[in-house]
Amino acid sequence: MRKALRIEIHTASVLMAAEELFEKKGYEATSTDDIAKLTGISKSTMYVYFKSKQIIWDSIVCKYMEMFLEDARKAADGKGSFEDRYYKLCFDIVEKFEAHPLFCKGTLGKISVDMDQELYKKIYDIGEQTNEEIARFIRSGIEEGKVRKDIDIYPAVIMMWSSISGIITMAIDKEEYLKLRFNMTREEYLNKAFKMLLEGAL
Amino acid sequence: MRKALRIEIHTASVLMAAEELFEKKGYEATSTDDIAKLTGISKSTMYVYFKSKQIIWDSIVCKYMEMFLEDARKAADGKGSFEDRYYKLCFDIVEKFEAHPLFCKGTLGKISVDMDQELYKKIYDIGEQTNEEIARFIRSGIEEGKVRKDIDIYPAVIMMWSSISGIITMAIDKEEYLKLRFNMTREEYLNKAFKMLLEGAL
Amino acid sequence: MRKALRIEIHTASVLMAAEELFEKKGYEATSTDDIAKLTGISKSTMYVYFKSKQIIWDSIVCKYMEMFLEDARKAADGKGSFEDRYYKLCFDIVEKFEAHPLFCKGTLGKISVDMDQELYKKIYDIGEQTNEEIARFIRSGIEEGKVRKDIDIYPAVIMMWSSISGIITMAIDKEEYLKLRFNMTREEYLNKAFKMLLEGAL
Amino acid sequence: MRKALRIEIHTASVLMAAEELFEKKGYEATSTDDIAKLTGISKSTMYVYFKSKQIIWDSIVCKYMEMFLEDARKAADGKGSFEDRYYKLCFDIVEKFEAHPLFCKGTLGKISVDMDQELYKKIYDIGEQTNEEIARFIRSGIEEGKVRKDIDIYPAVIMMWSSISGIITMAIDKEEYLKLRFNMTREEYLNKAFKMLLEGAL
DNA sequence: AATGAATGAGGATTCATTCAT
DNA sequence: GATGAATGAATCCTCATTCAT
Repeated sequence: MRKALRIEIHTASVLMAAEELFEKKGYEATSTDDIAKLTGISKSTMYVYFKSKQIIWDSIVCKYMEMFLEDARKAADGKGSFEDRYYKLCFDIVEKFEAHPLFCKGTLGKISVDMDQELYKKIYDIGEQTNEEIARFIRSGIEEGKVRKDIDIYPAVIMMWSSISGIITMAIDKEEYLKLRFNMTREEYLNKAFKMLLEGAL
Repeated sequence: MRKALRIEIHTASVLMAAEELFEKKGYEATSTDDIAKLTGISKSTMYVYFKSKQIIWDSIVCKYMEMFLEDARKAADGKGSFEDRYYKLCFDIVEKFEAHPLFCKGTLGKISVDMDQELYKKIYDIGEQTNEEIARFIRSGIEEGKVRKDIDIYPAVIMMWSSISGIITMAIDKEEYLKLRFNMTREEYLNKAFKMLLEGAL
Repeated sequence: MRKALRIEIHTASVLMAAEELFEKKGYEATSTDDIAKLTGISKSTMYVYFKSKQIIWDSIVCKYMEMFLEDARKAADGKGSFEDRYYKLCFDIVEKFEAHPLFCKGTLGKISVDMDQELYKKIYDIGEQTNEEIARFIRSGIEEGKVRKDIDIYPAVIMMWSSISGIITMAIDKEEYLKLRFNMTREEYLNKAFKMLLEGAL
Repeated sequence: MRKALRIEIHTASVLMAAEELFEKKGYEATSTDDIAKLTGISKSTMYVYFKSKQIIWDSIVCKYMEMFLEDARKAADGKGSFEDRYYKLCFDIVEKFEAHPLFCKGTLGKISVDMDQELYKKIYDIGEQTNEEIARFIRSGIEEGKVRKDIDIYPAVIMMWSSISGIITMAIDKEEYLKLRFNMTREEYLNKAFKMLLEGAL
């Protein structure tokens, strides 16, 4: 009991500190020294709870994946129309990307796979569950007649996820450019882009 | 000019060597030593031509952006139907990503901005020109009646670019997963995904 | 005594585990963590029974010294001819070196001396006893007329011991070399070397 | 010219500093920091001249092997009687062991073999040459009628070398003991031991 | 113009040991 | 008596960059 609590606290503190630093300086530029110092424990103690810097990073990424899973679940389970749920999902994701672009990007891309490690098994599972929820969500769109019947669901899941990520990433990276060049807020742009993704044509 | 020639040669040699190494071992794992050695000049000489390792990287990224601009130009100028040119464009980009995933990813995302530097001005310009070409391409789609008239062109340009990138990036990163989980080749997946992007719905 | 028994058990378990690990990975590469884990007790408990990693090592070395004492005793007490007992002694030692080269080397050389410590007193005593047995052995050789009468016994003891050790150590370290360079097995070499040591000339 | 000189100086300084420290604190306890500091150059510079701590160690060992080779050569070439040259050789080696026991011991035992490395090739060669000189020395003893005709020369070389080393090592390690227990100086002991080795019996 | 030489600053990880409970 | 937890101190090595020549 005691033990579990202490582990919980240490783990959480390290992750908080690391998140802040990674976000501010990036992965490479953040040293394990920095993290331990900000956490307020000794570096060696930190290594008791996290076997490596990489695992700290991956743990945070995992957390964000869990958040995305939650969003996907809401989209699949939610009550409103398919469109409403679609935009809700998109902007739920946007919200996370805005707050923590680095880790959301980390969410995509290859995870160093060592499937013996508990953490990576978990990451894989969460990815699978998310796919499943998005699949449910798309099926509900088909039932509502808002999505073509003949669509291939799993490719659609992956495609949807990667397009949304791509759109958001660029919207954030190029926000300034959009404003300057086309006098368009990020919000406005994203609305249009998500609409195009849904309706196609392009 | 003797001088201009010498600069040309050195610059090109360094970039060639660096590209090979970055591609093989990644940015961090490639040392300036490695690059100079493979180039066949001294490290100090290399620093005469490139002020930093980062600039070497960015120069290569710039080259890839030029290649993408070329692709965009072909899409805008090409003869076939809009659909044909669309798929051609997509797979032209895929081709580059397959051959040089590292730099193509570098092509996206924030470039370390130091707009005083000539290089970054150039990168910006190429980006602009690419946007312009994609815009022309989309306009040609409208003329052909294949793209909605009421579309907002520039957002569409950005959206198209970012979705395509997102789709390709994930297709490459998750190729193994797609094969194992859905028994789908990268090729097959990409075809479906690009079609969905074009036709929407989703 | 409950207590004595517990101590006995713990001590023995730790030594067994440590021996296995030291033998497999060497002293430096074996961590106290490793030892405690293999023993099945906590590191802190281990520190109750052994004040330091070094003492664990020395305890094992001590055990090997006891084994050598046993060999020496057999040589002194044994029935056969002096030569027979000489070769028996040599190959008894060889046998131990082959099985446990690490600790046998540990047996030679300076032991970290802290003669207040019980352990080091014990190590000293065993050394003394071994010398005594070898002395008896040599005396028996004199009686048999196989060893010069005028020999100075104790120097001879030390000399014999150090030469035998030197010969065996090198035979093991350079086994490969002997094979490749002179096509001689370790066994063959050792036979010749022990003979030379006995007969001199060289 | 300049270059060679500078390399020479740096190399020599590092080796001197390292030798002093290794001798004083041992290999493990001496840090690369220590060595660089004592040398008076930066650690990075040191790494320009020596790729690793191990190579620094091995370089010193190599130097001692060269010294032993010199001794062996003198024994083979020398003018006096076989016995005189024998004792001279033994005490030449003793002299080195007394001054630098650590490296002389390093001279024996397995060298981490990476025969691609220039250094290790050199070490091997020196070993070979030394064997050859000792062989010549023993042959001269045969010619003088001081060594048995039927002796197997190369095993004798190895045996002689390993016994001498064993004898000296122990004489140094147990000097105090010899004095206290048998009231015998190291010198006296060594004389007797080398005599026994030569004449055998034992 | 070209470069050999030098280095400051860091960086992830390990481990023997202690101590409060 | 047993131990979980915590850590200070170290360690080898790397590398981008500068500068005198």
